[in-house]
Amino acid sequence: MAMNSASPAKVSFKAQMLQAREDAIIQTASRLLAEKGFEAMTVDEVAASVGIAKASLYKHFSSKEDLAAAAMVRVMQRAQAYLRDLPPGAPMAQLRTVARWTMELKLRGEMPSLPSQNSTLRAKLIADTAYMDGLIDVSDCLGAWIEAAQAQGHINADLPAIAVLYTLYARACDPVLEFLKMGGQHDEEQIIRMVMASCFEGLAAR
Amino acid sequence: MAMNSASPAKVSFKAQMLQAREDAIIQTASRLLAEKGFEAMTVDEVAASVGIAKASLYKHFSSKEDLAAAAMVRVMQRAQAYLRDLPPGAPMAQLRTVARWTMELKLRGEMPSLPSQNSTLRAKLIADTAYMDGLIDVSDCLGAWIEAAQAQGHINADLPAIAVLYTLYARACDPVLEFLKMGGQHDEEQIIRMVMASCFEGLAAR
DNA sequence: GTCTATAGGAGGATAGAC
DNA sequence: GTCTATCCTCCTATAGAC
Repeated sequence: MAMNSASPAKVSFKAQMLQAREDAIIQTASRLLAEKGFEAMTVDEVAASVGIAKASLYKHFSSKEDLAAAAMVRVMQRAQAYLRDLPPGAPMAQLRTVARWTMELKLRGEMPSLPSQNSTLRAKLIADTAYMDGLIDVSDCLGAWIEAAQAQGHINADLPAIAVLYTLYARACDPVLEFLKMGGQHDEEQIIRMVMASCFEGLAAR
Repeated sequence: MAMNSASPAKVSFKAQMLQAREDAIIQTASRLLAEKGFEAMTVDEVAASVGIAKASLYKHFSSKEDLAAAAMVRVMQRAQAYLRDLPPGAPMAQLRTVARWTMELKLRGEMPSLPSQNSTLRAKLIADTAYMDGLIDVSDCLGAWIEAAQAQGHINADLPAIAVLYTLYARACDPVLEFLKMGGQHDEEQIIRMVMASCFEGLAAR
């Protein structure tokens, strides 16, 4: 294991290079997915933006859908990791923290939002176990916090937990964020504060 | 004007037929736009659904974008008419009524939501005076109600009116509505009540 | 203005050399 | 695995007869 370690090291290095390229592809796809959506994004564009030939991209991902799905899986894994590493806290505080984090991602253009519309990508993702496992994992975590926060009287207990969950998910693709950003009247911190307030405290005065 | 009225009547009838066909095209486009979005909708599909040849459709609208823009203009005009005919009432009540109406349209699949993403359609609409005039008209009306409701202490006065306006507009493309509908656990009235509650009262308990 | 038929082009995917 | 070059399908848009 000592003398013939050169070869394994070389292979590992090569594999790392491949992995790095694949990461670059996914990251670029993720960005374009966030910018223009699945239908408007072209594979040519992704390849050009990464700086490789389209055929090379197709060695990594067998279809445009696979590529997009990989990007979505990555976001989901990122969310899982974020939740796992989140310092303990009160359920309501955790939910607020996660909502804010989600909006920050969206504002930075790092949130490839799944088209709400009918899309072939949708079916692909539902059939993707990596994505679905991640989604269920995240939903379980958030769902537990939601129910705890409701039990503690911090979240409106009249709302079904599933409605609260979806409302939080929807913050990841909230057009209000980009509209306010386009307006240019407020910085990102102000925008997030406003949307956080309307989400948790509501539009009606308290 | 009495004797030669046959000819004008004939022309008017012909024009009515044309108008009716154009209405059918726009309505179909509107529905497909709501279902699949601009990019995924095809002109073949619209023509087939209306029951005419694609070339005939292109006699009415010179491009796919024009067609989609016409559908968006129609929705905007519908909103203008709705606001114009709304019985008078307290500003806060008006806002709630309009929000509910918007969600009902969305749930019925009659709300062709403008893609939030970068789209050629976006530029087209911004350049379309009919659309922009309608948008400004609607925004002025809602904006006045928002400020009045804030002055009366019914809407959170810490939120800029523009943020409240955008939040209301966003109800027209809220994915929470369709997610809850897909879940099948609640009827449309319940769904609307839940989203209305989370929008106005917020997720946090009161 | 409506049709059938087709041009024209974009974009997803592949062949085959290296 | 990466490239260049190419295929092929789908979709927007138009030509031309009626």
